[in-house]
Amino acid sequence: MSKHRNDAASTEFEQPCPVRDVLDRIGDQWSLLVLLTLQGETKRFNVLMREIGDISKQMLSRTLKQLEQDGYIRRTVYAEVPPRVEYDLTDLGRSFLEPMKLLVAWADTHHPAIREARRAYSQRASGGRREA
Amino acid sequence: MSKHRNDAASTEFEQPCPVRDVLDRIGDQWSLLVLLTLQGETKRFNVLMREIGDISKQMLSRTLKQLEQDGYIRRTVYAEVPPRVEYDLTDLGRSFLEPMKLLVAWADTHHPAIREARRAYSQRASGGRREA
DNA sequence: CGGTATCCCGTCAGATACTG
DNA sequence: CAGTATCTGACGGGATACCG
Repeated sequence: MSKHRNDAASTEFEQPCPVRDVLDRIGDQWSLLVLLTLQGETKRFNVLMREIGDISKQMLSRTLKQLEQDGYIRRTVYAEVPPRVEYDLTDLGRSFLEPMKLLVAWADTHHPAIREARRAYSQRASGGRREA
Repeated sequence: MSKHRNDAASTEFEQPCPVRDVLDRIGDQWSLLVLLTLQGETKRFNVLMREIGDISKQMLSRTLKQLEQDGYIRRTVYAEVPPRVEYDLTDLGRSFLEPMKLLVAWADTHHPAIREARRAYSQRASGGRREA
């Protein structure tokens, strides 16, 4: 999604296509998972690391910075002896999760159908291809 | 989104995480745009090319094949003199677009807020960083 | 017309090491 | 604890050329 020129008007969206601008960022490897993990609770960097499990420090750091830039989350630094940094969702972030959670639910519901479609497709491929 | 191991159980989703499995595929450069372009109308390969505008033959071909594999679209080949191939949405494809269109609408609505967040962030960066 | 095959390069993400 | 810096390999996607 990231290369489609945002500066050129595509056929159906004018100017810097908002959909791309938004989905390019959130559609990456980790953004959605981080937002989902922050739902309902403020969390520290290392807690996020542990809960997500297989994300590297670098990617978590980058992802958090981008989400903060775009206004989805807020970063709070406490000037303490061992540094403490907490992250939580902003109103924009929570707002975003509403339609997003519908999509997540759709994915959950229809995942079997997609698996089945893939199975059927590979079957068809080994047989002969239909025509109209 | 594509590298997070689907085979390992992450903290909040079990087994091959459906959300990743679905969003990894449609979260690419072109899938969503192709689905959106096919809304309400069956279209031929070259029509899609022209309407999308800046997609290459190869990427359109790949994208269509993936979408067909996953059951979002149907491909119909007419055995005619100049070959004719038409694509249209399946029920699954139309079903998918429902939550997706809510997300698209969200992006449209909140795009200004995000632009503003980015602007504010870069302002803050040049000044001094706040702490709590 | 509707593709596939090949080449090639830019970006992205992991590993590792270092810092305030 | 919470990051940043650097290096590197993998991969996505464009350009081009060819095929049924």
